[in-house]
Amino acid sequence: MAHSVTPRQPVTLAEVAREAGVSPSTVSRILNGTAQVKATKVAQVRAAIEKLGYKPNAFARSLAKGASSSVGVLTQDIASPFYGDALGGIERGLMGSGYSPLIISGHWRTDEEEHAIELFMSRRVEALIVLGGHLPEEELRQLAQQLPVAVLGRPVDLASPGSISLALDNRRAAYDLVTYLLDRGHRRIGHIMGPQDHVDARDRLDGYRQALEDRGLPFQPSLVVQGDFHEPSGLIGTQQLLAQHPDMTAIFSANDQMAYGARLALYRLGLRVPEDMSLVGFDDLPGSAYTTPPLTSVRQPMAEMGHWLARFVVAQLTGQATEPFQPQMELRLRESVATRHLP
Amino acid sequence: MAHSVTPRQPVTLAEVAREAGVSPSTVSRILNGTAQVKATKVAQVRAAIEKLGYKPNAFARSLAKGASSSVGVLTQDIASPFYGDALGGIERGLMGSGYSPLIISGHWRTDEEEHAIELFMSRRVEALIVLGGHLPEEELRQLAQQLPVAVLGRPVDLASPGSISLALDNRRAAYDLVTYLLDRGHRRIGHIMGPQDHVDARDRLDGYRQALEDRGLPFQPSLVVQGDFHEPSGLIGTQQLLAQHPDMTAIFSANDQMAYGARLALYRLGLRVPEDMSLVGFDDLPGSAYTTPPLTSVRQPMAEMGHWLARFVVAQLTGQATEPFQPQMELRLRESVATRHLP
DNA sequence: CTTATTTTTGCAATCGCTTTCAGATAAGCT
DNA sequence: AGCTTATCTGAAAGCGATTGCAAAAATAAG
Repeated sequence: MAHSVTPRQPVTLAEVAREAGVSPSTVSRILNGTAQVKATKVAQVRAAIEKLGYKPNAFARSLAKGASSSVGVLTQDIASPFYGDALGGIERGLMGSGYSPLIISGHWRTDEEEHAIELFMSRRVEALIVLGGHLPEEELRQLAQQLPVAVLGRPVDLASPGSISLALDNRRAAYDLVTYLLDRGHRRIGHIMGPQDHVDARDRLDGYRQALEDRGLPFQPSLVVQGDFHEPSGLIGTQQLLAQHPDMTAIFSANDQMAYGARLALYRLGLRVPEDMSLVGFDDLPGSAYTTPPLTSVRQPMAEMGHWLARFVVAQLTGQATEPFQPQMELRLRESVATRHLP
Repeated sequence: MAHSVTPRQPVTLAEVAREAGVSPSTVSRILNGTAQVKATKVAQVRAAIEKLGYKPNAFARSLAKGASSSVGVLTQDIASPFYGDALGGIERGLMGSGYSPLIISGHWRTDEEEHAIELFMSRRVEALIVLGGHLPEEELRQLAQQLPVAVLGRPVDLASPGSISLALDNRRAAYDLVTYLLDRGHRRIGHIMGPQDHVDARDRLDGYRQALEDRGLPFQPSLVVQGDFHEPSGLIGTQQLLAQHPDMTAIFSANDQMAYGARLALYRLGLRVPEDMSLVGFDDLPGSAYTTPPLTSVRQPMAEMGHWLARFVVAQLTGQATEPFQPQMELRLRESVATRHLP
């Protein structure tokens, strides 16, 4: 026989007060430590709370004090390892601050992002952390007018002292990475780029091109294929590249996921990495240290940045100062690149 | 010169009412469609809302109607690809239902999980979705008494019709996987197991042992090494295994991450996969289809399960029926296993 | 053009907690 | 003991919505 669920109403502060024989105000004061209360009463109230299993109603509390104690976090994909790291950092940064994160995904769609903002505002988040996305700068600026906003992964001028944007120099890192390949003797380097409408993808392509040109090498459009940041496009892109340029000696993939696809394409063709083909990626996903061979890539300190941003907004909210932070992309040189001896 | 932030107070429903020249009740009714309102007033109110940029206060609303329209989601690690998939599914399942997820991580620590529950209750979530974790069954059962609870990844008897637990048969899948290896002629199969206190890890070990015994092969403790579900332990475990059993022909890693570590260990030793050593993992992470060679593993339909669970709790909440669902582990046979010809 | 109905509205109470203000208690001094 | 000062405590007024109830307005019926 099915047990029926007991929809017993939650206990209220008033009931606790009655049980303990004091006024609601007193209970509230004990709960919040807002004022001194006689030890004997404290004991009575604590007992009553225990006995009744009282759990304060966060809504009523937020409503009464006009503060939600939460910060909105807009991510793009909750299942992505890339943003996942940042989320983990944000979580850690908020821990113990009294603020809790309200996480919503925008799935790279502007309408969903707008909707998320709507929800944040209606939930009265006290600050906002935005990971990437396509929200118009103007809108972000306007939000920054009302609450602290921290943007990760996009350089945005928020024009507000309480807000900030943290973005790494993709162009520069790509430049360094390609220069590294050039230094090791590679001359015909293919590039699998990310989606055209993605600013990071464009910046990485720019870095690639610039590195080449600074060495006096011509930029060849046929050495660049279009990808979409996912594995299959890396695999296909590699095949295309190889068909056009059998003499290519290295591939720069705009992210690690596509590099994985490239790696598999090479494996299928019987080409060894790095002996026959050098391969580098971007993002340094957790798995990249364990591919065979381990993949040379560029690490973005997502977790650290998330952590710092969380602390930043908390500091803004509590009127404290924030220690400065200068995140850097970091080349992770591993074993997927070989040295070519020039003729 | 720094622009100072305008902490303009949020607009309230009362202000909208005044602006539109109607009573607050009318505005509320328009917002919620609770009753008929003259078209002319609707227009006036909409205009006022637009003009003032009114955003309803979710707290006040929840308080007044006694419902939060949110469901709590307890995950273990927001950055984990494993749970990430499930979260994505949950998000999709909740989308458009009027409920939004409140996600909190427990980091595999019971105290943090308890704390999360505390927060959920105080935020008055209307249902709970729990992904794995260590919360005592008794506590889950008690929660199920108060609201719909859906547990993923742990078989729990919640003793309540509105609640459910979805757990796949790890033992069985491990059994099948090892049997597959046996069928292909492997006789000395090593196992890198997960943390002892993890029920999935124990089940997978059980399946391994049972498969061996059902074929009349002795279970050898020295063929099992302890891991922790992370890559490095897979690497070290493989070295240990190989030191003891140079004649081993296959390794069954209790999860894909450790299999990646094993793969690298083999690579470093110059052992080819699958020619010299077969390797299988568990979980089928997104990257496993792109390792070299692609890794044979077991897929758990995390996203689908998350999606279904979300729909299940929504159905409970709205008093609808849920279509049944029988998730299955699925062997993903790829190229990391070779056939051994028995002497 | 009344009178009976059916729609639309507004008033006021309520949701559960915080907080100001003032009265009640306790403590400190002479 | 009497008076000042410092601590505690409770009553009551919000916080920003929703909603039952009854009055007002619009519509239908006679």
